[in-house]
Amino acid sequence: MSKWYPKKGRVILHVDMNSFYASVEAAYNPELKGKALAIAGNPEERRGIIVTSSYEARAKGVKTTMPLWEARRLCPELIVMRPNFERYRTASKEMFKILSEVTPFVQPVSIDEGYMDITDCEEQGSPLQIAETIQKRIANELDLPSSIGIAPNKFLAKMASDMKKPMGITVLRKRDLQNKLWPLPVGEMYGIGAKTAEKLNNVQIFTIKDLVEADSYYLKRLLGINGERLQNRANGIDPNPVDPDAIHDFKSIGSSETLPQDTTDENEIRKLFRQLSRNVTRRLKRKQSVGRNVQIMIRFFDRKTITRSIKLPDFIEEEDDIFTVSYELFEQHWNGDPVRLLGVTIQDIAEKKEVAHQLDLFTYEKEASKEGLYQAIDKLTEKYGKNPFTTIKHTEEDNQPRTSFQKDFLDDYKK
DNA sequence: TCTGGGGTCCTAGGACCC
DNA sequence: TCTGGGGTCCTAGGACCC
Repeated sequence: MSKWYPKKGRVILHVDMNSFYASVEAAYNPELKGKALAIAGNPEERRGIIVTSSYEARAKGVKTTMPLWEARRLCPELIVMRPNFERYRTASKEMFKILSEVTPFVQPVSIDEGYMDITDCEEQGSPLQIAETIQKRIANELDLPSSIGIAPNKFLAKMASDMKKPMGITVLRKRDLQNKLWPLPVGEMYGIGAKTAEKLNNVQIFTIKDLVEADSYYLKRLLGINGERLQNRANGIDPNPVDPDAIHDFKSIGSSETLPQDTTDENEIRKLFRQLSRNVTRRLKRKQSVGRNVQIMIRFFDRKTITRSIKLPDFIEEEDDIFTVSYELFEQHWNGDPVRLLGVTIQDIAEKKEVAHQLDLFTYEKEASKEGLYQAIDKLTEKYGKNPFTTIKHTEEDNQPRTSFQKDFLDDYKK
């Protein structure tokens, strides 16, 4: 290979469903089409908020996260529905099925959006043709509107899909940045929320162009490592690949709920912890996983929110265990103030079969004599160049391998 | 009688180890 | 008696996204 070939750029699509929940309801019941429709949690409760709304409702000023009473005030004819998550999950699956018929390199990021790497799909047409086909199929087969961004990386594809809604397709190439991306206010950039936007505005950075031109050391001091990343993105640089497996290594499962009224009633609180633990357990078991860290969240009457967590010596999965640990955490840390919301989350999750593998290794070691184990570790330390167990004591509690390197090491030792 | 519920990632300090 | 620096783990909080 003496000839120099230009490195082939990637072609990434970001497919974003438009007002997904409301659109699914309208597809399900066409009478809703063209009407101001909102999906809201707990329409009967005072604390219900707008989750999604149709474009007709948005035209009247209805916005996501707006309290329901406010939305009704702005739009008296608003049709309000509770969410039908089963329905949305079904529609989502069918949507992703259409995407996966184009390429296996599909990364779902939420129920209604995903990235695709179509770099090697030339035989199916140009990127624009592929996007049009996908959008038409989703519209014809599922009766749902979508927007698609086409770009050389995930960040730009995401920004592009946002530029034309609903039913838009936007191409955002490097040479388009100056005209299409840089004029936007920094707050519209993916990854910049209210707080960061305010910080940037305070130092006279208002547009994405201002961000591009800002001094990078100064930005780093202001925003930490994120400053560097944001500036790279503003320059159209995002090295993150489309990762179809990302969906499988989930990190936590949680359930939380706002009480109908603030309460100090321990019976009611215990009941809610029981319910939250049940929700978490059900989803944990559905994923055939176990967890080793339990976190609770307490939001008080004044919205002050604290989290408390504990790392356990063993993986757990049973409702009773999760309940016991979470309620104990609550009792340890509750100051008696009225409680508005409670949450239970399990973290440090592993698949059950992985844990079984670790237990096998542990059993094996227990059988080995201590002296033999130390000899083996010396020998293998020499081979690998480091001892992976420097901070792990050879006690029952601590002897489980925690990294893939430790696993390999022990696999080798087993021979 | 405003402001849900599901997540991910990053930061930062203290404990502890080498 | 007084001292460094690197690294990991644990915990709590915060920013952000849909």
